[in-house]
Amino acid sequence: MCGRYTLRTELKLLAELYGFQPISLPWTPRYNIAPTQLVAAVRLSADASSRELDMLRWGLAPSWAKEIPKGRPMINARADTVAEKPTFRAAFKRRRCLILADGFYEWHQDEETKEPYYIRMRDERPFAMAGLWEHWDKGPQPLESATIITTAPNELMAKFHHRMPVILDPDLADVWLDPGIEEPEELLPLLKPYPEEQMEAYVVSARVNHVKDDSPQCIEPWKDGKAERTFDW
DNA sequence: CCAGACGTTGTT
DNA sequence: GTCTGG
DNA sequence: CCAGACGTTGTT
DNA sequence: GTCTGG
Repeated sequence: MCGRYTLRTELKLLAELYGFQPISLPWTPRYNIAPTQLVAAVRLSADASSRELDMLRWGLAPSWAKEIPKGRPMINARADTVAEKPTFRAAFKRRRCLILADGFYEWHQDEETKEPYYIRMRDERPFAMAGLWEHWDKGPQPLESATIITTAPNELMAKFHHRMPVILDPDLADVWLDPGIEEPEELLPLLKPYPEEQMEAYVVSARVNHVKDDSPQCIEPWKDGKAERTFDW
């Protein structure tokens, strides 16, 4: 779940909304961010005085790993076990981040079909997903990587999956980034399903299936004959 | 003591 | 089927 | 997450 | 690195 998403909001607007220091980096709207690619992550500066935006590899590589894990990257971490699992525990305590997005894709599967849907906020605002990051230094090239935390789905998301990404409103995001907080009892309550009333889902074309297709058409409502389908079923 | 795993999703 | 690449 | 490859020897 | 299994 949550294995593809979008970030097409202007960098300047993201900086205003999430309060990170202005930076200049190559910025293009993304309509199809896939595992192993770079994700935009908000972290606190070393002295915790300000927020910074960095691009991290999606798929967490534990610091102790001899090699960057091949095969299925660790793109998600379960909220219910993240405080205990050796792979995530240390990052959960000290290396939390916000992964910025403005929509994501889920595939709805039945007997015959598997159709991608685009899920976003009804007001189309960007949002922050709860993430963890890690620094890996066991090879010639050091790597900073990240993973997105998942939780139980709200009713809308349950139509697709039994998990959904943790989305943090600004107040909770502040807590999530606070380096003074390390106790699971304080952090785990943040990792709840997001209110479904604020979200919407509509079917899109199969373009998104192809990682190389990073075009605006990925999020265009897909017309099935006449009516575009949303969730009225 | 050392060796080997360390994850999620979905599927069985 | 399973693994790798994006 | 999905798509695409999945192999060797020998020759160019 | 840390935990589990043997």
